[in-house]
Amino acid sequence: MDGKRRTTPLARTCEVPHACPAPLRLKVLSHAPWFAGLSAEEIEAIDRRMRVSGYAEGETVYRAGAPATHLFILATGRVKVLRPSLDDGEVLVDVITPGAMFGSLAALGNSACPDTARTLTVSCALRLSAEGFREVLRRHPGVALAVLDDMAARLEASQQAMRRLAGGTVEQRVAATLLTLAGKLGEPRGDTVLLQVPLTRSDLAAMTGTTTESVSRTLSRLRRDGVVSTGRRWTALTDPARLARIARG
Amino acid sequence: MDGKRRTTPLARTCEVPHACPAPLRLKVLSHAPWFAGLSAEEIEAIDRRMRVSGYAEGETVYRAGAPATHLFILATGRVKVLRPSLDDGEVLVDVITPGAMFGSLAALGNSACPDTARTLTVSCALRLSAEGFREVLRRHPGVALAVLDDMAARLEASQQAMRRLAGGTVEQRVAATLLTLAGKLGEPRGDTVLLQVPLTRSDLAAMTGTTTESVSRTLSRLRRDGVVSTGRRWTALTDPARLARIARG
DNA sequence: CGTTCGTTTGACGGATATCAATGATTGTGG
DNA sequence: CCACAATCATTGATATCCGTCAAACGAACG
Repeated sequence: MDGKRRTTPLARTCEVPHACPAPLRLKVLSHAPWFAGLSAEEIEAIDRRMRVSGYAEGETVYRAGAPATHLFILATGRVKVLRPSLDDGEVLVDVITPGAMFGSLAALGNSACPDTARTLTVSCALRLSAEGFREVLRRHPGVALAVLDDMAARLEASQQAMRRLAGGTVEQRVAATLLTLAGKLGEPRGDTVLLQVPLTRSDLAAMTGTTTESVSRTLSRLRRDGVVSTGRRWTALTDPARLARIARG
Repeated sequence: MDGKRRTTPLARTCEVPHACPAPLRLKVLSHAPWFAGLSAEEIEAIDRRMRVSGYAEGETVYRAGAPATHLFILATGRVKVLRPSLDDGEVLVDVITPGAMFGSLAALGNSACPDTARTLTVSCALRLSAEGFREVLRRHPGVALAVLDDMAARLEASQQAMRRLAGGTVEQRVAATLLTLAGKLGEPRGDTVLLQVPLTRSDLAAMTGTTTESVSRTLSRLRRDGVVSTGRRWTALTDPARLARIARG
């Protein structure tokens, strides 16, 4: 790139929280994987079952330990999913993008949430109670199949991620993790992909099963080699192809 | 126990393959998590949709790469799930016990199986086509919810396993893996828990993300300390409590 | 009995965790 | 607007775990 950029390439998000309007909600729902293929009427029927909530940046949607009573579908914004770690901290587990579901499906109705959800930006989410969820599944069998597909895909992804984490060097794991994140929420900027996520070294360390120092060293090396460039609240993959090669070994 | 046993504590399985009889099938189905709470008539209706197959020891149920056309529910026996590794080998991913489902739900109908299933013992499995599965879900919404719970639980378990594998020493990971396996298919023998699974060092290594040598060393140490004892086709946890303490660190 | 496969043990080097110190960035209160 | 504190990032030195290479051993199988 130009090599003289002095400002961060971040777009500041400083809007006020808001509940998103009906047309947007319907658009999001009709594009969400869970409800693909449903008729407009069905989408509207489902929409009527859901409550809308707007959240400010950094607001907590639900907290680990609280009873899991609702599922959420993100309409706009970004939400991070955090899991309490042993030493009283929190580690980033996932980042949710619009159209995706979050909330503790496993714990629904029975036990406590294993994790916390907090917004990264101003966000709007649709909320569905456990009872409402069951009702939707009963009424729309096609949705149940889609949800099942989603869960199966997540399971498969999780198992693949596990295998990635198990073997390989720290560099490979960091590279693979960055690529996964980029695939999910990267924004293309010419050749490079920009990750507008406040990703601390500790977050990356927890995700790759290593320490903050090792992550820092690895990123320094990658930066020297011109593969990535980083700032405090962003990360850019300047050579994704090369990064992929590194991830594969 | 008697303390003077010189032979391996294994029960030989040398029965002939067979398709299990209807009463057994119904018993298995009514105890399977997916169909819990269904009426006898519903169970029978589902049973009629399924085909029964008997398998000999070591027989392949389905092979990685083949199109994923069926789901299976294990009625009797043990089935191992293997995933092809990069170097042309196979690594053990999971062991299925009666009542549990196996088969590539994620790939159903669309893509190819990511893994292979092979019997560890003479087994009997119920087979359900992708179409039949969708049909069952449509007809019995309660089953869809149970399946969803199952998938969610598996996803949660997978993510926890991932976190376990990510951090910690080889000893901790091996201990945790042994405990997980024991919880799934261990047979209590007084204080100790017996794992009647042909578990090679390579299998354990792949599951814990390390090498056969490291696993061997670790098990030798644990054996010296009286925590486990191993044979060629079995593993026994002689002090599960201590092993759990090791796993936690 | 020899072959093969899995296991065990040793020696060694490299990757990486740990400890420690410094530098950079952000946010805060004056 | 500035100084300060707090947090995060970076870098270095050192110890150690563990992966790699190598060899011996044992069990199963024909």
